[in-house]
Amino acid sequence: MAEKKPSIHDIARIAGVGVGTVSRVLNSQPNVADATRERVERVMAELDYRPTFAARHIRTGRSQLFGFVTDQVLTTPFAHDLIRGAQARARQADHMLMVIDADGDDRVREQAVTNLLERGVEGIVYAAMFNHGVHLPAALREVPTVLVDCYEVARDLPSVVPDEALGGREATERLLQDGHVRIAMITNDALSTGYPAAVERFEGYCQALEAHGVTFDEALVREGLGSADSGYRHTRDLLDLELPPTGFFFGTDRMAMGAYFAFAERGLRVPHDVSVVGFDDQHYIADALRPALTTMALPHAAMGRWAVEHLLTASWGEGRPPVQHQLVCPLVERGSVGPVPAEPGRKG
Amino acid sequence: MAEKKPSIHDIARIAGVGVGTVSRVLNSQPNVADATRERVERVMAELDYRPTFAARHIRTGRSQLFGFVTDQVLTTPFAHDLIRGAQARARQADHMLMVIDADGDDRVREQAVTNLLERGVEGIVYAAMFNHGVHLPAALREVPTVLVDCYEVARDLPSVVPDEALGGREATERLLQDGHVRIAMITNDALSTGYPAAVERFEGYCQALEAHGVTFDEALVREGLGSADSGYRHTRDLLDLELPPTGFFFGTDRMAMGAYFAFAERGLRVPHDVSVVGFDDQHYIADALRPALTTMALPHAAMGRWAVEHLLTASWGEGRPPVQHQLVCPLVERGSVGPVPAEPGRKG
DNA sequence: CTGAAAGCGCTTACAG
DNA sequence: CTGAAAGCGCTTACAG
Repeated sequence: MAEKKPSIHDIARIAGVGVGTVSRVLNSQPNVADATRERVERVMAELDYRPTFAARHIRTGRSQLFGFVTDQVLTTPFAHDLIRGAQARARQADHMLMVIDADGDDRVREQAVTNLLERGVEGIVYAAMFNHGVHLPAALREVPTVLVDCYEVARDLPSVVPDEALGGREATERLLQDGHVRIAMITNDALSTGYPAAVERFEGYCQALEAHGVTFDEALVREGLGSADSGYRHTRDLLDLELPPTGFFFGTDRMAMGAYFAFAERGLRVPHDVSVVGFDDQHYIADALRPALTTMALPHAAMGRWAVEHLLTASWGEGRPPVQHQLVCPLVERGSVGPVPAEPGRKG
Repeated sequence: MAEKKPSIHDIARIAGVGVGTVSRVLNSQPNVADATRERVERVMAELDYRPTFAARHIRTGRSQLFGFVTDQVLTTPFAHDLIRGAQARARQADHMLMVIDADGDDRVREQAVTNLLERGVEGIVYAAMFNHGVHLPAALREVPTVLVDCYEVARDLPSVVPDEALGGREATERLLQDGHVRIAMITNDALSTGYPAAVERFEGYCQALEAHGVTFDEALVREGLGSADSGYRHTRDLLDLELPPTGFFFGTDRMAMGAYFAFAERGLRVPHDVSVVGFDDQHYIADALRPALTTMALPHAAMGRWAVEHLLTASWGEGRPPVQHQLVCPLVERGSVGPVPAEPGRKG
């Protein structure tokens, strides 16, 4: 352990060849006699030789490194899926990921980008934890960058986000499909925020109603805050309506969870008396609820994969405007949707 | 963007100094005349110069890089806290983190370690997602390594884990403190697994009872599986006892969540009729439950921080056996524990 | 098929 | 305080 690491020169000397030859076998290049190759490989194995990547980097100018910067990660438990997807794709291309959690601190973020650039990253994926517009540091433009679950307000960088509207539409259609007509929608944030995750899921809801000839009823729409408590309160409120909804579409699984408690209080059973669809597919919640929650999955791993794929394959010169990609949110069918009850909204 | 990056030579030439001088200002070394320093800095700013870290690495032999390898991350949403804690400490020492998710695949894990070693990492933190014994690849010994939330079976590597026994004890004491005597314990896994997270939390429970002179009652102990469903079933079962428990200590928050549904079915209110303490402090669950769940927090961020601290400061020569450190699990008081009811276990 | 040499972008003694 | 030179561990033409 105290010995100095062997270098390519040590290998060359011991194997009785030039360093160029050692380099060639290291990179599995042709034009090396089998006997020579074997001899060199034997010496490398004996000395437990390991190439120093930094030296290659400096010569070839390729770091085979991507930066992965996340912001406000704390608010969601999805960071991991994102990293997993991105990393899986990067590994296929022999690249590694340098992960930095900027954690909402602008200073840290700037510093992170600087560090990444000094390390020679060949691209950066910048991931937010919910779909909204961001304004990125200028330094980021020095290297190919793609945004995940967010987009640069100027739309001058490529991005990949969930297709929120389609998700909202399919969630609503799942309810319509089982005969529900009085369907409440509780958004995951105020519509005035302009966040796609709030606004577009709501738009999808409206589209579904319209496509199925169901009249939009303002009384059934609530602007929630995403939290369980918010879901609980709005649900109580909605159940107090003269004609309460039979179907509930929540902008987050957490709100759906809160709703379960409101239903329990009223003696309402899911899905016998009321049906519910969530959004996010947070396993720990959706699987744990009784009955388990039918919900729309956010394609985090797929977004991470797409981002690295784009870094790897897109042409980064000037040209057409950067692509703003959308990925579908799959419906995850569990047990919280059933046929509309005969006597809607009352105990069955 | 097409131009070649300026190097230290370009700066030197333009500023009319030697490269050594440029290097000195780059590293804020003394022995540079103020005027010279300023001139060099001006040129660097003009050319938008950024040092190439790999060159420094190769010269100094220091990568200022730590590897962060995780295993089986999928099973928990805590990966992020771990990374955050580790990264915060690393940043203070001007180190970066290369994160690899081995995701339970041994091949990926070996490859990851090899890659990390070629990148010249100065240390590796290997994090598991629950406290258990692991058997690590030999290559890991080539560089300082510390284990987080797990330990090498041979105990030949330093590790940091939660103090499970103390956590189990304090959880139980919280219940005792409010007068509960019939306290159920539902472990988060079979005791035969030998997992500290299961075995030691249970031991803590026993210690607390004994310390308070409460007789251990086998009928109140169940070996759970960690899932919400498991919590639900065991709770129903326990409620069917002749003399049901008034206090419940669950080895996971998920099981506590399942229990809430069992309580609701029986018309039992938390904490009026029954009190419960969980383990893990999974915010998405603990905060969302009604009432919010009192639970023991796993010190993930602190473990990540400790691991990097140890990498940075421990002496890694031979010598005494590697430290096996334990960190306390803080009690997070929310609203699920109350005084023991007058008529125990019945509707109040 | 192979070796000697140059060079990537830095840092570090060594003189002055 | 400063510059010229050597060298870290590789890769890449260039000869042979």
